[in-house]
Amino acid sequence: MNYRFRYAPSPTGVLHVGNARTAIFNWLLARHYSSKLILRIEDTDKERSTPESEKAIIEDLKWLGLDWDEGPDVGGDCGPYRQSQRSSLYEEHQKLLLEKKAAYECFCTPDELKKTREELLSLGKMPKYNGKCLNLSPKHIQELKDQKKPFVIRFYVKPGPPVVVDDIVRGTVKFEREVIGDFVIFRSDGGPTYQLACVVDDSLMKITHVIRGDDHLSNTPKQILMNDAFGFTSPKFGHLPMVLGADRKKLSKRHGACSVGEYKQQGYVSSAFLNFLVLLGWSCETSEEILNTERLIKEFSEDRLSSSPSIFETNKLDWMNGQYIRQLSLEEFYRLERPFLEKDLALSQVDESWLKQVLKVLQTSVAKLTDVTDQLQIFLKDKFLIEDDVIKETAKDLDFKKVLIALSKILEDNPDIDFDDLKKQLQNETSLKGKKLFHPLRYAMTGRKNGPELALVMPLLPKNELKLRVDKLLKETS
RNA sequence: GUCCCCAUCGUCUAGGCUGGUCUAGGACACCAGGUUUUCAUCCUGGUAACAGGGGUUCAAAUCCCCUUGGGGACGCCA
Repeated sequence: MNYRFRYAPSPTGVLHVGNARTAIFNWLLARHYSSKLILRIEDTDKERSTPESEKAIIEDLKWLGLDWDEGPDVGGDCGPYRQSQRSSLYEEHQKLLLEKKAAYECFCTPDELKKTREELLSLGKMPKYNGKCLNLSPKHIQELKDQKKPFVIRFYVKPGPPVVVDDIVRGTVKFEREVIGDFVIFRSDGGPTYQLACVVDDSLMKITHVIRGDDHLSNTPKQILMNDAFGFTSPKFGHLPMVLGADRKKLSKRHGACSVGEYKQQGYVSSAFLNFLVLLGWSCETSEEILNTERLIKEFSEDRLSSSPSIFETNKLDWMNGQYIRQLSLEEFYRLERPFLEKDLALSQVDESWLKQVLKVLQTSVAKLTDVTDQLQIFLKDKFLIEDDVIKETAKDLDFKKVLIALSKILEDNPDIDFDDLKKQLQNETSLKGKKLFHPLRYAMTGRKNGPELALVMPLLPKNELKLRVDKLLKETS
């Protein structure tokens, strides 16, 4: 299929979860239909756009495993792909609109605009532009220009039948023209606004499908009107429901982590994160939930998109991340863990095969990549810590003490004893079993109440370390 | 305020368009049991929802209307 989808972020910050989902849906659609995905940088807001932000967004998109066929970093036939580099194109189109009387100069000052806005609001009407400058004579316009009065260019929304948006996810949505004010398409500094740049670019870049957030739905009639004025065919539109926080408000920093980068740092696997995000507003026909990228591309389709907003919550994400971690090969797991381990471990000083054995043990239980760095403390001599709860519980239980004393003795007599023999001897000498036997053993060995299987932990501990730990716990609880 | 969108378990959702097979299914979380002489994984089971009201119909989660609630837009932001 020769469809052309696009993802058009504005580089004014990091990649947010909701925007990431929009990007993913566009990518999935493009790949599903063997079509093209275009990345366009919407940096018409000179104040807020930064190159760093563009770089960060691209990096996050790549982390998610997305790629694109045309864009500022990969080029393409419809470039440049940054709106800041397309000024002449917008200016040409401005002239076209002015000539067709589909746009006009507006000399109203921000103060005037604010005043009429407030008046309309107090009357209970939609605060749209009142059209004051619509019928300025050419002579008057020239005079004002000669006086160097600042002006903007507005699009003229002519009276007419309602504008109908035939939306891929919402169906037919009608907008009366009366509620659409004449909107600004060029600022007083001569730069285009989003409305104009978006329409011109979507057309020039031959975009066939505009899949974007719900917050753009009410921009759509404006864009259709502009397309009509230019004589362009409007692309198909699809408006995705918002991603909300736990309080049902638009997801933001107040809700905690809301950017892709933060989840990367927290130790989520990108494929799991992508899988999870896809399920926010889309479901597979087979009702499967764990779907790798290949399956996702195969199964994804626009007609299973939901139209109601979803709340971004992490408990299922955690579970899913754990599932993905368990599916990883040991090599892959090690590769993903490296950046996290490097933070507090000099990897060059650590025996790689030992580390891999530790990872193998931990892989069966952790939910996040960062959980490993935490659990790793169990295996390291100088990071070992005894939890307060462990001390408390051991101190109040005489049987626990009994086990520890026996344990210390066994290890003293036979420092090289293996786990099976240790277990047997311990049971013989204390006549205890089950939790009474294993809990104190676990507490001494790991310093924690939770952790991996003891039989697997013991052989990976430094030599003579267990004896030291037993004695330490004994000392701290006496 | 006005316009637009949305409304199924706590959360993600199936079902809705094409009304009956829905005493509403799955997943996460939670709870209980099991496996593991410990922890986790894992397995089994359980609690839990069609926002409210009217209508259409033999029959409504499904279609229509109203109310309520939520969201978005109304910018020389995108």
